[in-house]
Amino acid sequence: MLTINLIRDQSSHVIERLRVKNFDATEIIDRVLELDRRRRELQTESDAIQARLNTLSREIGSMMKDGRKDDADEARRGIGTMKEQQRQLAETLEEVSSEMQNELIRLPNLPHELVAPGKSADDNVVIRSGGTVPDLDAGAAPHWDLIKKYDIIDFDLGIKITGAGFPVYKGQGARLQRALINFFLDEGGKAGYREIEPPIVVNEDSGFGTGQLPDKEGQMYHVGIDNLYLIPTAEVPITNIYRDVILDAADLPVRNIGYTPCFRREAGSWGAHVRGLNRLHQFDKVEIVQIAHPDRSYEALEEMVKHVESLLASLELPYRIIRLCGGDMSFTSAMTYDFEVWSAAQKRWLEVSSTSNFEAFQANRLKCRFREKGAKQTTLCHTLNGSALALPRIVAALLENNQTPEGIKIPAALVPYTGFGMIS
RNA sequence: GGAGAAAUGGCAGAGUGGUCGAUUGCGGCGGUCUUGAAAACCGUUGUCCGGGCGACUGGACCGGGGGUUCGAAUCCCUCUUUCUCCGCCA
Repeated sequence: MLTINLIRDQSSHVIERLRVKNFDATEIIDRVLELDRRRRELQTESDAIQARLNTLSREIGSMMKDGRKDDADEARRGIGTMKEQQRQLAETLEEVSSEMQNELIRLPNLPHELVAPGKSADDNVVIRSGGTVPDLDAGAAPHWDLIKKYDIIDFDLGIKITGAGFPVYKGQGARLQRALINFFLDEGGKAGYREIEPPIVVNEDSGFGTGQLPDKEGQMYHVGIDNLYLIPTAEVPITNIYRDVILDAADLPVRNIGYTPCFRREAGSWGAHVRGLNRLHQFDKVEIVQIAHPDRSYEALEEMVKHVESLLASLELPYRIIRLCGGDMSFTSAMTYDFEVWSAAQKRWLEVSSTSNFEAFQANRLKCRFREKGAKQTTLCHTLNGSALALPRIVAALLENNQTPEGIKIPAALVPYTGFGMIS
């Protein structure tokens, strides 16, 4: 959520920046400004009446103490109408405020200056790439065939136990999952991230804090009986650690990392290109989250990008890093880098990480602030997060790219974690 | 799941209807003293929303929400959480 101050002070700048996201904010901002004006008027008026009531109450108090009961009764006269007036003002104020809030929530985050305008993924910018695209034989198999051949991931079993999109990992397949999770967590630890194991169901406040609620409610699994949500990403619980928190500037940046399963209903998004591991209802992901000083959040983003890149390099996967254009970015992001790995049999790029700076947009909802040493004022932090990494598509690429007649070769960096060098 | 008790500022802990945003202690910050530090002493110390160029000033907040009252941290209702006892349990 953008801050009202920003909109009040720089409305034309906001409108201009949002055009990069193909978003016409003029109408919403007009309404917000009008509601903001009314809100402040109403509050001034309501505060004044409340101040009079408070004074009267105090006076009545001292009259009672002095035993001047008649004076007190006299003073009480007319309070009823004032209270009624005050009640109505407060009610209107509440309506106007929540209406303003509702408008404010519809505005996406402003994209950073470097973000290119654009309509779709076609306008994204490839920043750099690495690794070598393997030269496979004509008969190279897609991962959905390989997992059957080696009996390491079982979709049918998942359908039996739960439903489509809930695979069962078996034997070396399960070991590979655990190896990747541990590898990613260990690398994060070396890079200075503190490991967190958060709850994987969250309450409404948390869902709202990171922006999944109210808009994307249908994308999360909801545990109705307890009104809790299965997390779509570890970002939700880990970032919500800092909800309603005031940090010291000296504590920034805060670096956290966590592994969790992630649950996504992905309602209505099934079709071509989602075979096998490409899209699941439950998958494993290691997430990195930073809370940064506003002046240094883009350094933090760079650092995260380098970290994710180093993981892909260690896994010896061909990858490319893309900076999303305005039209392809998420609602909440100010700048996003997507990481894609080449899937040799599918012959396409698969997104395995999305790493973003949300600047103060998320922090404003979360009320995540910091204070400079000695300062009285608090300032909103910047929040960032990125996948480091999401497992299924990494596994898909590893299987496809590393297939040999003898089996599937495990990259050297991972062998200490798997305990085997070949899936066969 | 059943019965009881509780929730107050960074922490501890007073406060059961009238200048209580809240006594006090610890911690934090600033100062005096000191070569420096400690101790001692003095001062200061929450968040949010308004008004004002500013000095300053109005309002809200004592777990959340609602109610009673001229007036609520204090009384009532409700929800949540914590603790104790019982039951169940990895």
